[in-house]
Amino acid sequence: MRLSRYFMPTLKEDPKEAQIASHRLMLRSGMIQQSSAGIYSWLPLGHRVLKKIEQIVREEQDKAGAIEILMPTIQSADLWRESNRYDDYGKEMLRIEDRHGRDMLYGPTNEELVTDIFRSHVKSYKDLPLNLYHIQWKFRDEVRPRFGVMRGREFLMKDAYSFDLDYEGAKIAYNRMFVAYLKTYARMGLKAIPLRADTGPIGGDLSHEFIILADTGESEVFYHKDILSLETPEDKDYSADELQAIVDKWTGYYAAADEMHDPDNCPIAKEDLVSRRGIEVGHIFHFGQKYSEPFGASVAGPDGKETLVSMGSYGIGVSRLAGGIIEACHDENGIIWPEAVAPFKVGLINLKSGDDACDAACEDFYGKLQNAGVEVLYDDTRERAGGKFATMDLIGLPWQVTVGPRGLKNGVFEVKNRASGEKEELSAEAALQKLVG
RNA sequence: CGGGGCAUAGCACAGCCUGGUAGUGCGCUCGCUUUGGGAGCGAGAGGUCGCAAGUUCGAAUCUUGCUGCCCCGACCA
Repeated sequence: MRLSRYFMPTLKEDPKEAQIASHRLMLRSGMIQQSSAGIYSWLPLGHRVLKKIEQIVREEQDKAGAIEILMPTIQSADLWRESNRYDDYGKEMLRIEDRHGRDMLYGPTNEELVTDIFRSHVKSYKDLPLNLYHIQWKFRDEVRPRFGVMRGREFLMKDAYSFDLDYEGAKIAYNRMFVAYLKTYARMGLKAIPLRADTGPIGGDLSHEFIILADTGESEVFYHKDILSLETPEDKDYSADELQAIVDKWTGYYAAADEMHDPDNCPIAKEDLVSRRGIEVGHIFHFGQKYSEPFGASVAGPDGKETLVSMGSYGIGVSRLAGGIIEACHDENGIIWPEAVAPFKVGLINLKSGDDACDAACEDFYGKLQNAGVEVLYDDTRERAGGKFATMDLIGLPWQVTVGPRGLKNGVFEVKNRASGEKEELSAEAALQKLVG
């Protein structure tokens, strides 16, 4: 992409409404634009990041055996009356009336809808286990939206719903998601910690939330220091026992959110305990028959008896992760994208657009990167050098390639790693080699 | 939902107290000079001062109401 043809409205100064790093940087780098409180448009740069996160989540869900569907944002109140949540959910639910006076709502979650789909079509235990997920916009009318996309009212979320014949099956489904989550966050360059969670209004007796560490996190977490050195599960099909072993290993270490942590009764030694701030980026629940019962979601078991299915739900805040990753990965100059979610892998800086030698070298290199399938943002504008460097640092692409008259005299480009700040001078061929693959 | 704050050009702000029809920096346009980490000079464009009522000869400025946004707390992917 040529910057001169792109739409990337960056800001030199901090918008005053943005207090935390990710919000500030997302606005300054032109990723998002606020539409109203807690509701954002995603501009090209932000949209690319959102899609990358979404795709990683999708791939890991698919690998874990979940099947993608897409349910609507607008739901009928009738379904929510069946589960009795229409009245219970409170003002967080955005209620809408259609022209016929029917009560509708903008879905804050999809247990009702997915259970309705399930009960309409699944009648036999032979069709289980089943795990359906979608990645869809949700709306929760938060009293006080804040922190940009981290705590918006409208947000993109992956939510999966598992259906099993019994608790044993449901637990396997739960563990499968647990492991998929560890892999998902690791792919994004994040270290996520599973915390035993309070099950809250959704209810249930098996639940974990996944948090990533960031100094600006919303809540304090306490954990055993060794949990950070645990190995991420491999990319393979684990047996039920293997899944359980992985979950046991990860949950064997102490990890607790502020409200669950009692400093006087902490089971681990002080020197092993670490306290940092965290951002919740996922939450998984087993809730058994909480919805299958009111919805009559049952299947015929092997014995011919109708059995209410045992369910769980598994959320990942996709749009929140965009902010969360920035909270975890930035410095005073801007964002430092992990490569897997970066909007582009390489930023190519032409220090002297209009200069024949610089233009030719850049055009050639730009074409080669593109042919090699490397996503590159080519700054071909007439902006001054300082401005170009500052913008590249701000938007945080993992690699910067600087092409200027000075380097060209010696036949070299400067290749800079945004994360480490390391720079090296390489020939065009060597630079290409380094950036491809 | 309790408490507080803010609203003036695309962005950040001054002006308001003590009423007289709007200004600074950045950004934008044009020209010249510059050119390896957010340049300099010159010339421009851009504002129903959030909305509505009131007070007044006259309101960005004073009064009232409304709306929007932000912050602290209680609550959440």
